[in-house]
Amino acid sequence: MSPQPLAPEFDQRLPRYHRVREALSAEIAARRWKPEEAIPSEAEIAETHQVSIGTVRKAIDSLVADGVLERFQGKGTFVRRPDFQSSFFRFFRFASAGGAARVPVSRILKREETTMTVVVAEALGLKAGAPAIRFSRLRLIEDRPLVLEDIWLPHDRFKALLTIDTREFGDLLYPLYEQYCGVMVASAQETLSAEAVSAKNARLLELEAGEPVIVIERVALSADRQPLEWRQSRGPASEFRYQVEIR
Amino acid sequence: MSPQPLAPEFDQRLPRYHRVREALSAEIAARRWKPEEAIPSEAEIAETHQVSIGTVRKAIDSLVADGVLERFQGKGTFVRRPDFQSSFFRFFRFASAGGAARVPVSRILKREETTMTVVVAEALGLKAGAPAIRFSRLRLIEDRPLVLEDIWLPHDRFKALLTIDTREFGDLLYPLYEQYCGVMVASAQETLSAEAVSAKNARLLELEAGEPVIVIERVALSADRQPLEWRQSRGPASEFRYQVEIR
DNA sequence: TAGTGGTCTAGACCACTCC
DNA sequence: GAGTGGTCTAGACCACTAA
Repeated sequence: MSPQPLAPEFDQRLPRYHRVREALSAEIAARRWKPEEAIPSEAEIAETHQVSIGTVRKAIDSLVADGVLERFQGKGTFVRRPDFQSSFFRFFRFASAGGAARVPVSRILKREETTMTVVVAEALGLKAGAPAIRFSRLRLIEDRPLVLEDIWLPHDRFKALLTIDTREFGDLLYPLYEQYCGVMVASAQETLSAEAVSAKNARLLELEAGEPVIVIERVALSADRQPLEWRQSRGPASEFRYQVEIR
Repeated sequence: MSPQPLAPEFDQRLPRYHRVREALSAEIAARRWKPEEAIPSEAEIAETHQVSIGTVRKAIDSLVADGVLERFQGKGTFVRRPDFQSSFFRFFRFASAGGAARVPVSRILKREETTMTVVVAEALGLKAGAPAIRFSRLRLIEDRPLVLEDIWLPHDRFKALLTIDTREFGDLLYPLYEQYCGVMVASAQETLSAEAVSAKNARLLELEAGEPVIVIERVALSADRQPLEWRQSRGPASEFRYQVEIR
């Protein structure tokens, strides 16, 4: 791959490795280098930006630490495709027989055109009442309902989704966003809490009324941290387990 | 502070910065440099270990990333005292009037000498039936019960705690461990889940029976990652909120 | 002003991958 | 063997802190 354009005018007071980082970051967000692709070699980037290789390494180091890039000795440095499957499995454990982690089966229960509520609009940086697309989705493992999702999208950016039969959506939404709406989810901010399940949700999740459920509220972001999707997921607390290291 | 002893014989195949990191780590675990103290300057460490300053910086970088050390330009590099208060407040939000985060008041409900259950013993790397000290503790904010804790300690290492009146324990346990047992908690592994509250716990937490509670299981570790304490905390799910960034 | 960490350079050699 | 990232060096100069 040929060298990227000269770095835009980032704040000159910032350290060089920081400016190089911003430049690389911008290229990735602009999809000049796509996920799974190698970026130019360290030597080439150093040449392009007129800095030493050590400085380039420091810039790349920080992008690797943030999970944006991946390095492989002898092969190159690659744009990392975020794997949200792992997020799902980090939170819910399954007493699945084989033990292998499989993508849960998804069933779209409802699709509607509506307007943003105050809460959703605020999370997405939009005005309440703005046009929206809303999905209700159930995810199952071995025919057992595991997670019930309430998904909200800005209408403009995602209207292409209204043209597809929901029975052909498949089990994952983010690949659809990419394919039909040209939108790539790069990261997400999640908030965990818990509540007693409502009567309606209990029926869908096949729980007793009042049983505890975990609530995960997610805002999915693009590479340049624009909010794309708001989603609230609920699953039985008995299936939930999350580990953290505290320092 | 004078230079530390020559690095022990770490695996010679490991990179130098890694060996330096291990050596520094060992000094900290051995409490040769205590929390809040400055470690020797980078130049001095480079001299001691016969490596270049760049290599020392790389070793220190990784300890800083892991939260073991803190750097201050112009001042030095310091051993970080882990602040578990922040862990507590990371999980529970309080509708406290002022908004200021305060240490919750602690009330020891029970102290007993007993033997390790299978679950606790396994988490602490001990044998089931080994002698143990067990505390039951309630933590309150503004006289409202917030967290109920079940705390298990190996008897040998912590028997000094049996000599103090529990009414004089104060609101934090880890300083006591340090003062009376010469044991310092450096990190912790926590697992979150949720359940419907039991009748007994509901009474203590002033909840309705069956309301959802968050369960946090913690194994506290020393700097060299020896398990020190096992603890299970329960609090009302309504007060609970935890944020994660997914990439 | 002396001592600290923060940035940056220009090179060297090694380990690994791929052709 | 050519090209990649991984480690390591020995300097330089800057920014900040404290006496």
